[in-house]
Amino acid sequence: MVTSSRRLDRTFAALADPTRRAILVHLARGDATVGDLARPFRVSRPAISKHLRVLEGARLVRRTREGRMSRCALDAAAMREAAEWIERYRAFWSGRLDALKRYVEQSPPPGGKERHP
Amino acid sequence: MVTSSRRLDRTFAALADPTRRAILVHLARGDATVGDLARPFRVSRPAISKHLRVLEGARLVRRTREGRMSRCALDAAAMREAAEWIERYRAFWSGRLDALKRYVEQSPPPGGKERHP
DNA sequence: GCTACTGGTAACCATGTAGTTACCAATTAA
DNA sequence: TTAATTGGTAACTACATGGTTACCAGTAGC
Repeated sequence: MVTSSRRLDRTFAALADPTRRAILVHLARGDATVGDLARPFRVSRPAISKHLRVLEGARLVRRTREGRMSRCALDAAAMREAAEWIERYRAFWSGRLDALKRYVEQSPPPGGKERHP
Repeated sequence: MVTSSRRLDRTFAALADPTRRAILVHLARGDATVGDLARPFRVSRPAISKHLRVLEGARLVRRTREGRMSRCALDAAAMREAAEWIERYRAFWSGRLDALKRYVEQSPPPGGKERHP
């Protein structure tokens, strides 16, 4: 598999938190400042800042400082990667077994140690 | 959004671990026992058992006891849910903004507190 | 200048998780 | 029946994470 394991780790871990998913939903409507993102939630600004750092680490969000505020925007490369990974497995139960077969054949056998996808 | 927040939490958290993703890769090739799944890795059997419990909690894997061994199989409903969630956001950057618009319109405004998707 | 505002960092706490070893339960096979 | 095999559970450790409050650094505006 081409996609890096660590990157998928970070992407899925970032998506595993409901506050972070809500932030992504918000950003899908357009860019926002940190304050904009913090307002709808009951959590403090530092908490949002931490979530944003996680989302940045997963490359799902980009932050650019503009004066005294930060503009946050979606950066979707990593999410596409995760979607592709999931899509491969959807092939399994969607009956499109040929797609899975192709993937399995270009993948190392499961006997290979510590070969984490 | 129809999909439960907790369920997505568990699904993405389950996918965030490389060992668990490797287990899913293995199971995509066919059912397996716990021993089969543990062999390729350097981790102990209890560790695999814990991973399987997480995967069961996310409803990605089903375990059925057959005699003294457990047969593990993919159960892909939750993964499809996660794929659908991601697909909504792929709509954003794939230019298919109408799909996103539809989703946003049937979704509560971001001002609504603790409305985590 | 001084003040207010936006955002980030530090230090801390509680909780969850990934891993270990040691042990137990149940089934298979000698 | 006894012994070996397969899995699961318990108890523990180490570490990451999500949250808080308190404080600091710039920038904007008076």
